[in-house]
Amino acid sequence: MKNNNDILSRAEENYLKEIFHLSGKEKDKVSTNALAERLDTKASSITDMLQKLKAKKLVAYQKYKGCSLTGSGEKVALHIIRKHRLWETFLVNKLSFGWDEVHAVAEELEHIRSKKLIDSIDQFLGFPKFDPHGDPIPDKDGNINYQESKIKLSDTSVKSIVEVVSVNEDSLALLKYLDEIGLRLGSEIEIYSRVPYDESIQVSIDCGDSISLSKKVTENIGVRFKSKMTNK
Amino acid sequence: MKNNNDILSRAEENYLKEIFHLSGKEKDKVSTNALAERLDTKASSITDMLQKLKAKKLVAYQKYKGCSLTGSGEKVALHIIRKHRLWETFLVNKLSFGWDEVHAVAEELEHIRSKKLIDSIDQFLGFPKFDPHGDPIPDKDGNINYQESKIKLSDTSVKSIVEVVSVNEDSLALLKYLDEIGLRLGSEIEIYSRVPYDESIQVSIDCGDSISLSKKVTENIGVRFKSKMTNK
DNA sequence: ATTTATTTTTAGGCTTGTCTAAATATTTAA
DNA sequence: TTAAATATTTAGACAAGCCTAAAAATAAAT
Ligand SMILES: [Mn+2]
Ligand SMILES: [Mn+2]
Ligand SMILES: [Mn+2]
Ligand SMILES: [Mn+2]
Repeated sequence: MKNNNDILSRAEENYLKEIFHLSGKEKDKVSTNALAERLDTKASSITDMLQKLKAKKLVAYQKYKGCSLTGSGEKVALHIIRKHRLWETFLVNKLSFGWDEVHAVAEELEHIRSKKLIDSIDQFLGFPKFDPHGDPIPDKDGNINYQESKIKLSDTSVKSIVEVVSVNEDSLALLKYLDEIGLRLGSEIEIYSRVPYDESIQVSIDCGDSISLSKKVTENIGVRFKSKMTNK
Repeated sequence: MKNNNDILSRAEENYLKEIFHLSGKEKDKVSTNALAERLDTKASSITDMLQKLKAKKLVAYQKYKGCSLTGSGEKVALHIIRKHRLWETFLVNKLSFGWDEVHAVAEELEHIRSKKLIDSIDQFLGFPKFDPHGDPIPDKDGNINYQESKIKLSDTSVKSIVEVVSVNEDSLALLKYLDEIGLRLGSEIEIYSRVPYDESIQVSIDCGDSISLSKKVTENIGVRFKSKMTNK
């Protein structure tokens, strides 16, 4: 069942995780350049590694055609993501880290190899379903709960009221900015108007003052529809 | 103050830590072969690395003369040891790991690079002074509290009563055996007699049944003298 | 349908950390 | 104090993971 070569290196784990993310819910093929950019390496390095991962049957790959995860590759990716998100949750919930301070550390912690450790952390945290950025945490069998009703704040229509359910964790600057303006998971956002030219929107956060959010911000915030504004 | 090349690799950190341990309280010079055995590598690999660490001014080293840590090398070693022991304490105190289950995981966790993380763990644990094996935990400035009165159980005299203050964490089998016979940190041991031939001793643990402990066991247990047995 | 631009792969090289085999120092024993 | 044993270092090699430069494939634009 488990042969000795499923002891994967940190680099291999990072590649698998990133292929999973770029592949998305639709399981699209992932291009060499896309991976190179996300992993901050050169395209030639990606090609090298894809050949190795293919030999280990963790990715499906054909020259010039992009790659995708195999069943076992996806299983590994989900386990790394589980560890990443549980550690982030631990840092925020137990050690009072800010949501902008956890990603870098979790990038290291996600590679710690101990089934017992991560399952204990899971239990210690009370089996959380979402991480501090609103991303779903895979369970120990790799089951993951996408929030079906989630849409981008940039895709909402004027006069609707929505609830923030996730934020893109990739940009430290974004997370700090959201902290500043008081936008967090669970915040209620009323969309007053949209400027067609730059697609910025005018909103209020948790019934606060009206504020403008740029497209660059709104496309990185996941929300769930709550209701239409009542005009009174 | 800090140049960019004090980002040390995992291997370098492990070498420094092991030199610290082998060097001991007396700061003895450490031989190439001793290091090779502990680090489970070949002597030639040790020589290579010592040359690199010397170039980085982390160890003092002269061909054929052994090595020792410099001031900054010792500082690094103490920081790794601090992390190792704090993580072990976390696993035992917060996640209910056994004292025999923590060392392997801590070998990985000790390399996580985040000042904030380890200081938060320290606080979360209430600034513990000793790890689950009774070893002192260096504070954030690298100060370490050796227990001056500690001696090996193998060096105690018959009819004395001692308290267990530490156990050698290196052998999984030893830790499991000690669990079995109910010997833990804080246990009171009465030494009844010693067999000169094999240096085994007859003892009772926490007033339990009399039991024989071999030299191999007793030389791996640290104790503190409490009193002489009263004959009644 | 060519030409041009972009993407991807190959070829060859570098560093880190390891190895084996051979050479050299040091220590121990005769 | 010389010879044998042991400890250590050097020489040369290798895998992993990355790089640059050049070649090849694919996609886009005339
Ligand atoms: Mn993250
Ligand atoms: Mn996250
Ligand atoms: Mn340990
Ligand atoms: Mn310990």
